[in-house]
Amino acid sequence: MPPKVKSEAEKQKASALILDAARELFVTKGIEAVTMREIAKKIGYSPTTIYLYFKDKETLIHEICVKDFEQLGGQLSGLMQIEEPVERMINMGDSYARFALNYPNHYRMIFMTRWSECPLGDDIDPGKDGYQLLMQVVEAVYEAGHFLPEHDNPELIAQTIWAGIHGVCSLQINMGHDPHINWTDIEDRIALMLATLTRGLLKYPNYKRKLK
Amino acid sequence: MPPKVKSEAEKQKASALILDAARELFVTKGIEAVTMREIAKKIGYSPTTIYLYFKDKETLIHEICVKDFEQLGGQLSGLMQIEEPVERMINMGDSYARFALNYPNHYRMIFMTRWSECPLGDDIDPGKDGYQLLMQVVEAVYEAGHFLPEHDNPELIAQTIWAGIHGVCSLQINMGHDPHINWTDIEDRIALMLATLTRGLLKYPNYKRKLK
DNA sequence: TCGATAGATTAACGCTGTTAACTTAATGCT
DNA sequence: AGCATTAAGTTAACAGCGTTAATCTATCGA
Repeated sequence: MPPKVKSEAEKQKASALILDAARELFVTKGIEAVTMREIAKKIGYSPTTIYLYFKDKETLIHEICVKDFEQLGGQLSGLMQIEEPVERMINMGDSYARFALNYPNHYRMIFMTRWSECPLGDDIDPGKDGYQLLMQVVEAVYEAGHFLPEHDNPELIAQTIWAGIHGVCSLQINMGHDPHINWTDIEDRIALMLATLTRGLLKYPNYKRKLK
Repeated sequence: MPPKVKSEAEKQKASALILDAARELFVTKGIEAVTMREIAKKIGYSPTTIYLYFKDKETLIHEICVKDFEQLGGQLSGLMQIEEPVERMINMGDSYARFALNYPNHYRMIFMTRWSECPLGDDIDPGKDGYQLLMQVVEAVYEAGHFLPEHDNPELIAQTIWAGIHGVCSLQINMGHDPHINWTDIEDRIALMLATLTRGLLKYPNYKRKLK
């Protein structure tokens, strides 16, 4: 029962079929279940058929990453409507953390995996690039003069905020089930990190978060 | 030319030989070079000989982790002689980051890899356990009353500090070569994170680091 | 009606971690 | 001293992986 000529739309459909199967596999059964043979079995294809649509396993995974990364970007860009820059910044950190913990396997793939090449980001829609969005809001806070005067490099500030939130999330994802550590509630850890970053970076040592 | 009966010390030696070969392999050639066959070739053994000394690849790697983790612990415990608790805490964060960046492959194995079981820590000498050391110094700072009064949980504070430093280091290790991000100098990122954590957590909004 | 071709499959290669069976030299026992 | 036992190590082999090459077959254009 092999071949019938496929339209461009049908090819797209087959491609999406593979992508979704691969995504669901590692979301539900973990990254180690994502083998070419496993993906193929799931959709009733032969293992090698995947190679008609994707160069190799890495680019397949990479394409999933780009899509999910843009989903994160979409989630974050919704926050750009918050007018007060500091509140916008804090909510962005919070939203970022929520994405990481709701989709730990996605997050691990995007930010916790070493990429031999294609370092993500190249194919990302700039409007949905989470880092660019963070830069924008940090720059807004900077322009408004809310940071300590000794902090004169928005890029450095943004990277520090990113590192703080990422640290909480990645530790939770990788070691959150280690019984050797007496972990406190993850919500408390996120909240304290956000509070520490704002108090540590802003002019106002007593800044209290208003929204949410 | 096979076997001669080996004393316990000789067994230890063979075990260490395997461990060192495995460690050097992934330090120099990266984690993907660490295959049982590669390790064996390096020391002139047959691949299966390794299984006489280690149950499987995971426990072999795990044993390397424990050793290197204790090395980090030793490095950190040297700082316990600093009498002023806050300075001790800051230097501990700094020293931790230096370990992470000097031995990125070690660090990746210890803190950035998902362990199916044996979550490290079980076999660690408590005196060389980095987390315990951090807890001790955070508790000292807490007892001395240097934290903001609203922060009444030393464990939560310690985990936040850890997360902050770990975030800087793990982002650098995993994405530090991503040309898509305009990375600032890593030393600046470490310094700003330490400054932000101290200002964010301590009572004193103008605390300036003294030593080093 | 007859190639040509697109879509998919089977076979196969070299790699991996790991187990089973085998080899060989030294030891303990009688 | 001679012989079975055993410890240390090797070779062979299995199942699974990503991937490439060769093959098959139903449809399309002429």
